[in-house]
Order: sequence, then structure tokens, then C-alpha cells
Amino acid sequence: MTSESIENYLGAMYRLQNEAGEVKLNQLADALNISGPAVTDMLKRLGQKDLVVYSPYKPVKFTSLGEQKAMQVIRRHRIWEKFLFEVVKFPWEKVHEEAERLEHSSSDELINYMEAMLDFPELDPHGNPIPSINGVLPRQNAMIKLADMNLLHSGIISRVNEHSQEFLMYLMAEGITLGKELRLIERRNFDNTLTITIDNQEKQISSMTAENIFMSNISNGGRDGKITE
Amino acid sequence: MTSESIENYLGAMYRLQNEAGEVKLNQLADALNISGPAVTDMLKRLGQKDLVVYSPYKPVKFTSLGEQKAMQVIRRHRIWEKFLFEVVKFPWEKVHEEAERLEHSSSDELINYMEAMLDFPELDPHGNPIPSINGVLPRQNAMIKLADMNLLHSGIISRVNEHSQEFLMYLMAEGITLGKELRLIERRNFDNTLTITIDNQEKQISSMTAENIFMSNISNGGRDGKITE
DNA sequence: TTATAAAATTAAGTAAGCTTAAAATATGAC
DNA sequence: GTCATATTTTAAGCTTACTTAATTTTATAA
Ligand SMILES: [Mn+2]
Ligand SMILES: [Mn+2]
Ligand SMILES: [Mn+2]
Ligand SMILES: [Mn+2]
Repeated sequence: MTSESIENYLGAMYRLQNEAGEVKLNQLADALNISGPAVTDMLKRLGQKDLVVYSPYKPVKFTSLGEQKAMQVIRRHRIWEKFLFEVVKFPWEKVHEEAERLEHSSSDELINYMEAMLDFPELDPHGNPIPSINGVLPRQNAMIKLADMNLLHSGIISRVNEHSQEFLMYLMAEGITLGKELRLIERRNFDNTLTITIDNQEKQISSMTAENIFMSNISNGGRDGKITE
Repeated sequence: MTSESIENYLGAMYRLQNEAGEVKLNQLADALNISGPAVTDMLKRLGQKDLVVYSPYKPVKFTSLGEQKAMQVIRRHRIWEKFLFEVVKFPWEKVHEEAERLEHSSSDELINYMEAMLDFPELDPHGNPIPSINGVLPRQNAMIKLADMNLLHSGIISRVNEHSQEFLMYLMAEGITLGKELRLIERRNFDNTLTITIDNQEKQISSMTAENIFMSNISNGGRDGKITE
């Protein structure tokens, strides 16, 4: 009914939807690393299966059936990531890639077993929320991009929005990991490079990096614990 | 390089090779639940990839490359089965089906992680040997089919050769599980139905069932521990 | 050995999911 | 509003992995 390819389209659509609010075919092609015509082609087919609403030259939308299916793909992906990380002790930077394939090859029953074994986790190892079996997302803390944080504010690193091995290994090497506190010291004007402190060390962070790190529990100045976001 | 479909051909070929000594296209079609022409078609392609030696109207054979690849598929399958059974506590009768898909979707690195976590098991939950990372099978106890056992001999149930849920659930319901001792009491002549004792109970076993159960540590009569097979 | 049955192949066709090249449409800078 | 650019679609074609129907080859048994 839904092939591996279709599931990847649905998953990518879901992520784009979440980031950009709408899904342009171009971005889909980019995310899936395939040509534009292939995307048009597939979306027409997804339209026929009532998974998306496709009309020419317009951003594509989920039907409610499609959104449900997408949620299930996301759920399987994130439970696999959590499972590989917590149970198998597979390296943090590699679980995404592995889950990208396993998400298509496991029964719902197996996913539910793993979820129970993990005691129904709310977050995957990158800080993304895990939909329940009914497709409901757990309530999340308010978050803002590190790139958008105000000067001299601090917060907790809570999510990364890019799962490439290279990026994640860079973060680990720099000690920029989930759960740590981080304070924004300075923003260089012409290229938005940030200076931060983490573990009492100053570090420079490129704007691209800062675009992919999300912070929660923002507090102004860091003198007290007042939460402003 | 090797698609899911190709891997299933290689896996099925391996099993047939092991059971029957040679692989007829017909049997492959049967095992994979596809038509004869599809098998001919694929085997020609596998020939071009130097995975098998194909010549028309003859049983097909592995090349050494093909055998290696098949071994790796078998290895992934059996490690998954063992992992699901031991770690996830997934039901015995369902691990085969799940592994049949997962075997195509996991990196070698993940397989090796799971294998280490399981402390390098030699057998999967159905009693099949697990090839090492180098494709070497562990030494196995001598086994014979329950169907071929001599009257009044007993032995240990050590392997089942059919992994369908229906069959495995039947065995569990009857208490016929790996590791138990079983003695052959009687063989009815006209249909080879067997009478056995297991757990001090008499049971009737169809010949088809007996064809799919393998015994080790055969001892004659059961009076003493002398091993004859 | 010859008829019959079983096994395998050839032929023709299909659907999914891709590709590149060319054409159409939309966007957005001035 | 026009024009250049970016986005999307159409067109044509390819590979993989299947199907059924018809034919050929091999195996078996009287
Ligand atoms: Mn991921
Ligand atoms: Mn995927
Ligand atoms: Mn199995
Ligand atoms: Mn398989």
C-alpha cells in the first residue's frame, strides 16, 4: 500500500511542513535527493491514493489520511532512533541514518514493543517529539533557534534540526550536546557568527550551525532563573 | 548493488541448497511466491552480476561471490531473530517474519553491534547456526529429522525447519520446544504418523510436522546415555 | 521408445520510480 | 507592468521486478 519510497515522501513532507509551513516540490526534491519531475510524478500518484492534495504549480498539502500515515512514519523513525541509542548503544550521530531505513521495515507490533521497552519516551535522541500510537505529539517546551536568541540570554540546548553525521560529530567534538546550558555572548554583525559560552568556555558558532540548534528555558542575563520565553 | 529482491533470492537459494543440495527454479518460485518466468528473468540478471551461474534448464548455482552475499543475508536474518527474541522479547513465532524485512535494512555496523550485545550467539531462536562476520558457520551437533529417527530412540529437539507462525504456534501449544527431550514410541505405517513422549505425555505427530523437526543427542532406547548418532 | 507430464523459457505487457531535455508557468526586482 | 530568473510540468525514455499465455525442453513411466 505504501512503499518505502512513498513513506520517504510523506516523512520529508512532514518535516518541511513543520519547518516552512508549506511544502514546495523543489524542497521535496532537494530533501529526497531526486529530480523535480520525479517529485511531480510521485505527487500525482499520492494524490490518486488520497494521501495528498495535488494541484499544479501549488504547494502540496496532506490529506488527513496522508498526515496520519506521515505521523506513523515519523513515529517509527523516532522510536527506532531512541531504541538504537538507548538499548543498542549505537552512536548518536549514526542512529538517524539507520532509522531512515528501519522505519520502513518494521511492523507496528514491533514498534509498540520497543516503545514499551523504552517506557514510552517523549523525545528521540535529537530532541524531536515522538508521536504516540494515536499520532498525538507530546506537549513540548517552547523553543527558539539559537540563531534567534537575544544577546546575553542563556538557555538549555534541547533539539538539533539536522541529522547529518558530519554536523552531529562536529557538535559532539565541540561539547555542544543536548541538555547543556549555553549563553549567547556576542553576535558578529556582518555574518551572524555567534560567540557563546558553554561549560565555561567561549566558542564561535557559525550562523548555519546556530540555525539548526534549538534552545529552551531561555533566561535573560542568566543572573536569575526568570524565564522570558 | 543488491536490492531487497535480490537478497531474498540469495537467501532462498541458500536455504534450498542446504535442504535439497541443488536449487531448481521451480522451488525458488515457490519459496518466493512468484511466477516461474520472474525467476528465470532474475537469475539471468544475477548471472550478469556474477552472483550465480545460470545456464538454461539447469539447476542454478552460486558463484563464490554469490555465496558470500547469501551468507551475509542469512547472518543478518538470524542475528535479527536472536536479537528480537532475546532483547526485545518479541514472540518466538513472529521473529522470523520481522527479520525477513529487517535483514535488508540494517548496516553491517548495526548487525555487529547487536551480535556483540548478544555475546556472539551461535544459534538463532529456531536452532539455525549464525554465520560469523567472516561467513563461517559454527560447528553444529549432528542432527537427524524426527521423521527419520528410529523407534524407541530419544533425543533433544534442536531445530525447526519451517518458520511459519501457524506451525510454530502449534508446536508451542503442544509443548514441543527446543531443548526438550523427546522419545519416539511408534510409527504408524500407512501415513507415518508418529507417537512420541515428551514431558511424560504421549502425543501424535503428523509426518509433515516430523519432517520439520530436527533432533540431536540421539540415544537408543533411552536406558542409558549412549549416543549413537 | 514414445506419450505424457513437469519444468523452464520466450514473448508480450505492466507499474513503480527514477532520469534528462525542453516547455510552461510563477515570482519578484526594477 | 515588464523582464529575468526560479519553479514546475511535460515529454520521452530507462531499469527493476513482476504478470499471464504460449512454447520449448527435459523427465518419467508405460
Ligand atoms: Mn532522525
Ligand atoms: Mn526512510
Ligand atoms: Mn528465520
Ligand atoms: Mn527478506
